[in-house]
Amino acid sequence: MAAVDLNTHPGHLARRLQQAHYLLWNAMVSEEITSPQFAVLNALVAEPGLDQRTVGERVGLDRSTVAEVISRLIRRELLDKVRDPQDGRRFLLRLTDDGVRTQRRLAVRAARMSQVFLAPLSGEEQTAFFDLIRRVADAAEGLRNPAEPPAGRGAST
Amino acid sequence: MAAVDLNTHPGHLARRLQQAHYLLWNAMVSEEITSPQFAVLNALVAEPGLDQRTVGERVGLDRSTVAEVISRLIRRELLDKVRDPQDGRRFLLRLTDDGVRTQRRLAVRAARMSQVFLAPLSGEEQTAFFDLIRRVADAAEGLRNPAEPPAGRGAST
DNA sequence: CCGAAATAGTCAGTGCCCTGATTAATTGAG
DNA sequence: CTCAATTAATCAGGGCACTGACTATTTCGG
Repeated sequence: MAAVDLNTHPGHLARRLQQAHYLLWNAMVSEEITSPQFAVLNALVAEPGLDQRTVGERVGLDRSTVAEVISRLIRRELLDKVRDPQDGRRFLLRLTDDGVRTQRRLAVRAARMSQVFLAPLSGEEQTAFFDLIRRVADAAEGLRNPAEPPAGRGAST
Repeated sequence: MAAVDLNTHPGHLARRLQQAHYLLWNAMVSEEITSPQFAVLNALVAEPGLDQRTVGERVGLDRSTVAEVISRLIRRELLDKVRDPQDGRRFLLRLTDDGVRTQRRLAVRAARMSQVFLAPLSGEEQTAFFDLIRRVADAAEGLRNPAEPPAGRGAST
């Protein structure tokens, strides 16, 4: 019997975590706007006029996915897209008034949801939760892009 | 400036974690068989002859998703599906020889991948990592199915 | 036995997510 | 200046994931 216990597989856990989050987001934040869509709105509140590629970089989405998410936000009229006059390859993105209002409304709800989501953990544990996940995710991404010696400390190469 | 730091949003972290896992799985385990597909194969090694619904329960997939995953595994001839003679609603699932071999081969690679994935954490941290994620995910699922009072402690309603 | 409730699976529809190929615009080397 | 490399975005294609509506079968009350 060579079957493995899925509970020892980080991928399984990661998937379950995201499912759990999806569930709670739908129940407590919005059934219309998804979490990745909110991330895009949020990025554009912080830095209005970004282009698609950079938005993707900020929220951790590849070029194709970000294009889809953005097209949905445009369809809902939360976002506008105009050709960059300085560089005709780019589109500059900007929230509509409705987009700004939506981001504001959801930010409050998202914060509440996060509290509920993390409620089973103590304060210290919540810190550890973020720290551990971030370290694992960063390391895996690092394997992807091996380059980028962050200046100074050249670790072999 | 009402923008929020995404790094304080568990949903964002959860998504990044899964992306990281996806990446490493593709690089180190298989480009053909995905992690959810492997989970299904694995469940059927442990319990041959399960029906779709139960497989979904074991691996944490809803009925629709599990149906899709299974149909792909059947197309690849890793799996067979036969009507249950005892209960005509059900289909019984069973791995083909190729399915068994595939599960065996990938189990080894998946274990190696998990080690690499978790390498940035110490042994204790790895334990904490699993524990924290599992607790958060379980709690959120619990909110979903409010029933099942585990005996005793009736917390208000 | 019969019809209602429950259960297993399918289907349609929406959205996320990635890769590889392609198109359009810009930049940079000769 | 001109052509090649680079870059931003799109498109085609495959897979995961959920909901709600529907079909077929079984089960259970009367």
